[in-house]
Amino acid sequence: MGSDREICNSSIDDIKFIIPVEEEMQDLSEFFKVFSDPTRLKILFILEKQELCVHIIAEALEMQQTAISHQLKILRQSRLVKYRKEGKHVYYSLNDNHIKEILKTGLEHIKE
Amino acid sequence: MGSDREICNSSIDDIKFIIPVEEEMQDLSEFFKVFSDPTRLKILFILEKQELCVHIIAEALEMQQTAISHQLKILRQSRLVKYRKEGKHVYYSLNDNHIKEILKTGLEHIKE
DNA sequence: GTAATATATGAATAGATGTTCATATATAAA
DNA sequence: TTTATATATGAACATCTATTCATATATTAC
Repeated sequence: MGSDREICNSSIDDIKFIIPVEEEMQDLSEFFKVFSDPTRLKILFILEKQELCVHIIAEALEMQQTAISHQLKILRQSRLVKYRKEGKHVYYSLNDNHIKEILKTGLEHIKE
Repeated sequence: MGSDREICNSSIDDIKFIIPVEEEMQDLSEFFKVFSDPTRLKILFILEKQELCVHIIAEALEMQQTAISHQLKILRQSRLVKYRKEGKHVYYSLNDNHIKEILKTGLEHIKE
């Protein structure tokens, strides 16, 4: 029972009950992963202002339509955006009010 | 000037001035990327409660010490954790109050 | 000094990710 | 029906990432 071993043993006993739940951490990391790509962030930021159809997003970000479509699929699957069809066009918009808050907090952090 | 082309042209003009700044989106995506890994999230959650040394974190999360050290390096570099040395041990703790807010908002989202 | 413990780090590897290309589907226009 | 436009999607590819392994450094104990 050396002194540093004592410190460490008591510590691990103390934190055993606050060890995070695996599934919750998996879900949370996947949630943040959606925000971890510049293209997806750009899409979210421009959709924050108004709903837009796919090719306008692609044109605005100067990227290929397929790249945008793939990213929109990820944003749809994580339910951060919704869409409505109107003729040939598909209009995308933000689906969740949490998003603005998350983006805002992140921006505040990096601007410090 | 077909009707749908009119719609789209006016749209792109409207959003030209709100197209996100590339560098800002890069920085922001890198910030969120740190939160996009379950191991790093677990580390942040247990450090939220108290400062801990490396091998205790590894033991608590049932992971190898080297894996934890590598992740702590990333957390250090993004200045989300700080550390102090005491003999053989290195004690890590959270460095930023924004972190708790970010984690809280994320958790609220996935629990809906 | 040597041995044991705590931590850090470079290299290797397997798996994940974003974009592009080719192409399919769907709607509208002619 | 044919043509053009808007969007979606699977496959391929290059890049990135998290972990492991081997090992280096540093401190303490003997």
